[in-house]
Amino acid sequence: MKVIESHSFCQYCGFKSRLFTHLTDEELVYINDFKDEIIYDKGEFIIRQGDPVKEFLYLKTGLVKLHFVGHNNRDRIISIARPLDFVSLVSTFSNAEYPQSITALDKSVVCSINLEAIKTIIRQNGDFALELLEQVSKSSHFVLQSTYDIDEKNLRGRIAYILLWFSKKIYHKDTFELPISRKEIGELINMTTENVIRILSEFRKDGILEISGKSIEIKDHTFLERISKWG
Amino acid sequence: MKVIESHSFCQYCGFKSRLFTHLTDEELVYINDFKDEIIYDKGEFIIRQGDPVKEFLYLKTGLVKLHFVGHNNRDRIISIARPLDFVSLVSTFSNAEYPQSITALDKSVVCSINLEAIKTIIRQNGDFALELLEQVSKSSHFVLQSTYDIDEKNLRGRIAYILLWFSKKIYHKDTFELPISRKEIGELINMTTENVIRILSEFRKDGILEISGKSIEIKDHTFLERISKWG
DNA sequence: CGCGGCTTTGATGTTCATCAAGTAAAGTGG
DNA sequence: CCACTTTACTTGATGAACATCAAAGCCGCG
Repeated sequence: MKVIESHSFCQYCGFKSRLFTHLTDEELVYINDFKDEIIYDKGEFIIRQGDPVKEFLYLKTGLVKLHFVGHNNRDRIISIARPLDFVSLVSTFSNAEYPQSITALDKSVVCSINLEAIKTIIRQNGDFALELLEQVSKSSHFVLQSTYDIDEKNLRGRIAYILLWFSKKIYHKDTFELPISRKEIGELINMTTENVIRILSEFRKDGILEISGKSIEIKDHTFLERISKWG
Repeated sequence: MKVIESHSFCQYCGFKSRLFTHLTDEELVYINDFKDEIIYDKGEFIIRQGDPVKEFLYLKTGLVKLHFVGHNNRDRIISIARPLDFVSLVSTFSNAEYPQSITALDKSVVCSINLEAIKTIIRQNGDFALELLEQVSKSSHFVLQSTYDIDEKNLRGRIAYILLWFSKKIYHKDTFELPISRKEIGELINMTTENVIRILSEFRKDGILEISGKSIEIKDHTFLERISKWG
């Protein structure tokens, strides 16, 4: 990780999400003094489960996973988040300590704003507060819904679901590099590593996928769609 | 359901949660004009999945379940909420329509405040906004955490968990009446009705519980605690 | 009184985790 | 840069946990 000595100012930030468009110029100048921009390499922890919540984090570029240590020390991945996703924030306003870790899956740039400064803005800017509320609400709904969705599917359905998700929501292509290992796929969709591999191979043998290491090419979209909805 | 012609005013409401203590007298007078108090009988829908979100709901007394229709038309219960729990609100600020139904498990009194009026208050009262954010954040964290907790347990662990939850969090006693059917227990902790029954009987035969219809008496707390943590 | 939903128990089968064992790939230190 | 270690990947065999199916009694309700 590396803190950037940034000469950029929040006012001119190209990564201002919809959230920050509600801030006045003065407010942007204000939080400018309370922000750090930090680069994380692939694999680095951004937050460790148990760390005190002292900042409001905002992913500018990259890809991260939100995960925690479950039963038997098995890691469980709650979600994978891109810039503009607020998934990482769900617990920011209700916990003194992070209940989950956040780890970079790719080189990622995070904007870290002092939490008290953000709270000050919330108190004085109602539109900002309301927008934030909507974002937090939306991301927790998304996480919860996908958790339920996934565990209603059988193992093949889960693999189909997650491949389509990567294809449609992250890479917008039929060909992509998996950003996570087989083990992590298992942690994300709740199955063992062995079965992740088995089913990927099965799909490959059936001509639904081409696989080479982390490279995936989806050959039969329709099939995956059907099986993802149970089949 | 029955709308109460209430002569009570928000200012003097004995059920004001921590949330509403942030409001000024004027604000309480303001929302007073936008509220209805409604009584629901056991079994009545308070909200149906798909209804437009037009109100901010607040449970004054009673017990409700939050549930949705999952795969194969099977109902899934997301959580059971008491007064002061904000579970029902998670989607209020991010969805045009309720993604879940809310049903009364007991005679329940709900205070329904026009959503636009609440949003007006959010915009003008920062402390209220911040508190609301914390509450929403806290309840979604709770729901998500318990969902993950539950599906890491085997079936016995789940039954133990839910019995302890009712005992400790709802009734504060070792003897209580289950507010839901065996089928609903299954929908809540993700197992079939048959297995719910089987395991309850097993616990009864082992002297851990006494059961008579919906009445439960926990005889061996320690055992349940141990098995709930996997055993 | 009869119908539908809830409850209960037993028998059967399938999906999935676990265990085992081996190969490949990737990181580490001399 | 090569030996070493660790971590990731892969396939097969086995068994256990759980769902499903079946059948019957029970209860509340119109």
